Amino acid sequence: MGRQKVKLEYITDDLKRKASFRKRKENVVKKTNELNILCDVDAAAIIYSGRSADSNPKVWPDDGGVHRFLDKYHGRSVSEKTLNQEGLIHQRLHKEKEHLKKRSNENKEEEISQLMINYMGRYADPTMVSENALRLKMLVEQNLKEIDRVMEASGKEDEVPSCWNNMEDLEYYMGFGSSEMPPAFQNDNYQNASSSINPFYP
Amino acid sequence: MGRQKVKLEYITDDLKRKASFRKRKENVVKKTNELNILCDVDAAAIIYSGRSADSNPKVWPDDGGVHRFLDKYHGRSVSEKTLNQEGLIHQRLHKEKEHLKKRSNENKEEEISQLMINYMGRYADPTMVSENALRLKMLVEQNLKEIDRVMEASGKEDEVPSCWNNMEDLEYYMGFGSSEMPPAFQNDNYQNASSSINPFYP
DNA sequence: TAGACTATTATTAGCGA
DNA sequence: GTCGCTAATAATAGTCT
Repeated sequence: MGRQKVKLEYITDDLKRKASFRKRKENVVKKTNELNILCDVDAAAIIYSGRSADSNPKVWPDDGGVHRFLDKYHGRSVSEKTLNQEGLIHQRLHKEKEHLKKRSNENKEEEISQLMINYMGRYADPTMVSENALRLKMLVEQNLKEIDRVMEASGKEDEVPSCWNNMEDLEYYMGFGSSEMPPAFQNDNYQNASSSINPFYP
Repeated sequence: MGRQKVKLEYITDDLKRKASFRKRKENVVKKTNELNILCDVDAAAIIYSGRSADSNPKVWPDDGGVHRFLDKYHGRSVSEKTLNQEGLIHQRLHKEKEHLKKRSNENKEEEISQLMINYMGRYADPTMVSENALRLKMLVEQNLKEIDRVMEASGKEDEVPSCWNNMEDLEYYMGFGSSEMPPAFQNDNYQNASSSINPFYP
């Protein structure tokens, strides 16, 4: 794939190996990303930078995403061995949810209606409905505020909305049955941001 | 990289997407392997096989190897793994935006409202129906409007916030965090009406 | 659904600045 | 150690089977 074909073996030449690594590393991540976007699958890549002083691994998606991903992976391996009934049901529901997502393709509106319907169906007691609807509303509104803030501050090119990671962490926290606290929540830097955005934050 | 160049966005065509996934999945793993051998670095790839019945992830190296790898990754402190992934996050944001665009073209708000009202009319206390339906309708509309506003106010291509993640988070919170079947879904009448949108539908 | 086959596009090895 | 370049190899979208 270059001026010459190279054999699939360790590149002894230091400069050549490092150059090759630099180029290939980027493309592994790129390909992983493409796979994720084109086919909408969960995919992760983790690459350690070899033996050099630079010990930071290159990962995709971002660090928080990879952590959730890995826990998911760990979770599946565990669940294959020790599945209780609850776990099975939860797994099945999750799978069906994902399946439905694909079927209804871009119709997030449908998902919302499902959400609403699920929610209403779950709490037949009208008193419960309004109380929980209020909490729901609060969550949406708080995040909308965060979005406003981000959009207004978005003069900077590469700024990533802080709500993104936090909400992913929230999803992790609420959705995946791990007893562990999400990594981001263990980081002091996230404490304030998380609690201000997430009304469910413990 | 084929007969035509394809845009980096979700492939809606089912056959095309699956074919692309089959081919690309193999090559992501292949590239990971090449990187490992050529440059002698630790690298791992984990790819879930989409939403199909096959829930086993494709991994490289083998399952045990990935687990050892993941332990290593987990072992490192968060600060060591600080990463610079703006470009890729941008791509994800862009994907979100594309989805939002498509959805906003479809004008399903009214349909959703009607759906909710119809559904609740059958299962909730009649006196509570209109009030709660209205509340939910408002919430949906508010969110849709907010997205429109944000998208129009922002000339920037990739700065769409992930507010829709709220809905996923809520979905977890409300519908999938527990193994309980919502009461309403145990009713036979629900099955026919909602099989197309009901994630719990078998 | 999964191969085999290309025409194209994408990656990259080697090299020079 | 990086960057840009380009010839050469590799991946793959579309197609047919």
